[in-house]
Amino acid sequence: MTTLADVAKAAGVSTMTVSNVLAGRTHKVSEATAQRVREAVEATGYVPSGAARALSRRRSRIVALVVNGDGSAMTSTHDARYVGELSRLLQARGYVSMMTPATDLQATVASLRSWNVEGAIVINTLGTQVEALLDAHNVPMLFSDNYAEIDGTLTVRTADAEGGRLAAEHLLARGHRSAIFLGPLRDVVSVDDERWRGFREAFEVAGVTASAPVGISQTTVASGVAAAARIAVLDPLPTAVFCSADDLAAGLLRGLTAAGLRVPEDVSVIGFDGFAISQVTTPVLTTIGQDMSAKAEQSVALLLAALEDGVEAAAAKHPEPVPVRLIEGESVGPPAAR
Amino acid sequence: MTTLADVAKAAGVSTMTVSNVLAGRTHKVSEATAQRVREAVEATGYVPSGAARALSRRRSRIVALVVNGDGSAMTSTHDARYVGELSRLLQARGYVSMMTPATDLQATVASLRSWNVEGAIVINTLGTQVEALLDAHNVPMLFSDNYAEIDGTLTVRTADAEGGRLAAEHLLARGHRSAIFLGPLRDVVSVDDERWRGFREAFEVAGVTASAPVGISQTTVASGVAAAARIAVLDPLPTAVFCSADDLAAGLLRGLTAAGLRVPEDVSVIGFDGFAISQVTTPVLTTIGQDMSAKAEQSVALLLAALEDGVEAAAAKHPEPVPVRLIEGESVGPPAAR
DNA sequence: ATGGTTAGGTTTAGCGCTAAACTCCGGATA
DNA sequence: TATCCGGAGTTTAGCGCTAAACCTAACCAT
Repeated sequence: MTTLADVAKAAGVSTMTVSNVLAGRTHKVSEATAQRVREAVEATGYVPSGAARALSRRRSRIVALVVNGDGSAMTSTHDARYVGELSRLLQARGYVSMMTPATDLQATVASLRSWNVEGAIVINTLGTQVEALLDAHNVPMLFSDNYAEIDGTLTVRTADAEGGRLAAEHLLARGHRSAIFLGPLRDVVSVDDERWRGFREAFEVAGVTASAPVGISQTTVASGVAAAARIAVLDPLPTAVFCSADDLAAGLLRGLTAAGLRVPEDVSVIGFDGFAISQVTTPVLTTIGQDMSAKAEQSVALLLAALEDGVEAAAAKHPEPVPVRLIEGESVGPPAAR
Repeated sequence: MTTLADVAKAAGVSTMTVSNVLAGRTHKVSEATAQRVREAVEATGYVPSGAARALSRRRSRIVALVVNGDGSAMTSTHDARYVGELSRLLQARGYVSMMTPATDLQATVASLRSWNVEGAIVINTLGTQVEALLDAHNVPMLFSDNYAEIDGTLTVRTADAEGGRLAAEHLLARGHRSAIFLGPLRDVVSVDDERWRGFREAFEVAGVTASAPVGISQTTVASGVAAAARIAVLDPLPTAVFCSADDLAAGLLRGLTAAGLRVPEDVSVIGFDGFAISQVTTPVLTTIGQDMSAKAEQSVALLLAALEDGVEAAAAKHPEPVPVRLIEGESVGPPAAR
C-alpha cells in the first residue's frame, strides 16, 4: 500500500506539498513541483486512504442510505431503483454510499455515528423509526417520501396528491362517479394518505360521491390479491379502484380476474409508480408514473447543498415535488352500469 | 463527540484499558475494572470511531457491494433483493456495506482501495469489468452468478443448469418435443448460458430435438416484448419458450398476446427467478424459483470465511449451488398441434 | 539599509484508536 | 532470600493524513 510519504519521497518533496497538490491548493505550490508530484502519484499508483483522511479532516465523504428493513430489505422496486440511482449520483459527486438497513435501529444509528457519516438519506421509513434515527442528530438527514414535518431535516417528495388528482380526473372524465382507494393508511401521514387525499379532493371538487378507502397493510402483490376478495363482494361494486402502488394494483387485477370480474368492463383500476410490472398485466395497467431519476437527483442535490451551506439554508429552498404523469394503459374504461 | 479518552477519564483508567474491555480481551482486565469501564461507556454514550479503528487496526470492517451499473443501477429485482439481503446479513455480522455502482470502474476501484475494503461482493458483472476490478487484488472478492473461473476469487452460483433441466423436464413430461430458449448469450459464460445448457442437455438426454436459442441483449420486459415479435413469425412456431428471467418471460407473454397468440394453448412459456412479476401475468407464469435468501446467506458466509481463513481455504469448500425449484403457474400446457 | 510581503515550501502536532513494549506488585518456586 | 512469574494495568509509538504554524529567500517600497 503506497502512502503519501511514498509519493513525497518519489517526488522529492514533503508530504504536505503532495497533500496540497492533491487538494488543489494551487497557490501553495509552483506549477513545476505540482507537475512532478502528479507524475509521482501516477507512477506510484497512489490512492489516498479514506480512513486517514476522514480522521484528519473530520469529514468522511460518506452518505448513509437507510433502507426500510422490516423482514427482508429492498423488496420494493421503488426503493431498489432509488437506492441504485442515489449511489450512482453520489459516487459521481465523490461520495461513497453506505447501505444501512433499518432492521436493527440500534446498529444503524451506531453505524452512522461510528463512521462519521456526513449525511443520511432515509428511505420511506415511518413513525417510531424516524424518531430513533434522529438520535443521530447533527447528521443532516433527508427523509424521502415522508410527510411528517420534522424540524432540522430535509424532505424530498413526489407530487403524490397531484398524482391522486390525475387519477381522479382521468376517472371523472370517463364518467365515473365513485371509486374506492386501496392502500395502507396508518396513524402517520404517508405517501399513501397524500395520494388518497388528492384523489378524494378531486372527486369532491367535481361534486360527486367521495370514495371510501379499503385499508391494507402492505403494498405488495399478495396484498392486492387478498384485497380483491374483499372488494369483489362489495355491494354495490365500485366502478373504479385507485391503488397506491403498481404491485398492489397488479395483485388486485389478478385477484379480481380470479373472482370472475373483468377489468375494465366491470371495474376500472389505476395504479401508481409506472414500473415494469404495470406493463405486463392483462389488461396493461393505467398508472401514475413518477420520475425516479428526478427524485434521486433532487435528493442528492438537496443533501449535498445541506452539507455545504447547512441544513437550514438547504431546507429553505423547498424544491418542487417530483413530477408525476398519467400513463394510459387498458385498465380504465367507462363506468359499468350498476 | 465522545472519544476513548473521555470514557477513560470517566472510568479513571487509561485508554488502553477501555480499548481492551471493548475488544473483549478479558485476561487483560480485572472484572471489577471492566464493569466500571462498561458503565462509563454507557454513561457517555460512546461509539468508537470506525475511521480511527480502521486506520489503527488496518481492518476496516467494510464490505463493498459492487452492482452492475450500465445506465441506471439496480433495475433488476434480482439485484435489488440480493443487495438488500446482503447488507442486512453483513450488518448483523458487524460489517458495513458500501454500495459501489460499477458505472465508473475507475472510481469503483479507487473506492475499494481508498476505504481499505476488506472484501467485495461483485454482483453479476461480466467480462472486461471483472478484469478491471481485479486490479484491486488482495481484496477477497466474491463473484456472484459468474461462471468465469478466476483464480483467487470466490463464487456463489444458483443451480442454473439444474433449473434449465427442471424446465426442460417439465416440458418434456407434458409432451413437448422442441422448444426455444430466450435469453442474452454473450461471449463469456453467464447464468443465461448455463440455464440454456441445462435445458438443452435435458432435451438431448430425452433424445429429442435440441432447441435453438433466440438471442437478445437484456433481460427486461421491453426486451421480451420485442422478442415476441421475432418469435411469433417463426415457422414452425415452437411449442414452448424457456426464458432466462421472469421479466423477460412477462414481456414475452405480453408480446405474444399482442401478436394474437394464446399462452399456453398456442405456445407454452417458462420463466426463471420466481419473483412477484411472475404472479401477475395472465396466465400466471410457470417459472423456476431461486432462493435469494439462501444465496445471500451463502455469499456472506463464504466471504466472511475468506476474511478469516484466507481466500484459498474458503474457496476450497465449494458450497452447493443455491437450490431452485419449479413453480407451476398456468403458462405451460400440452404442445399445440402443428 | 530596513522592514514588509509574498511565493513556495517545510515542520509540528494531532485526529482517535491499537499493538507492543514496559512497569509494578504480590505470590510461587528453589 | 533471591528469582521468576503472571495478573493488571500503563506508556509509547504510530496508523496515514491535514491544519496551522513556521521558515526562507527573493522581491519590493520607503
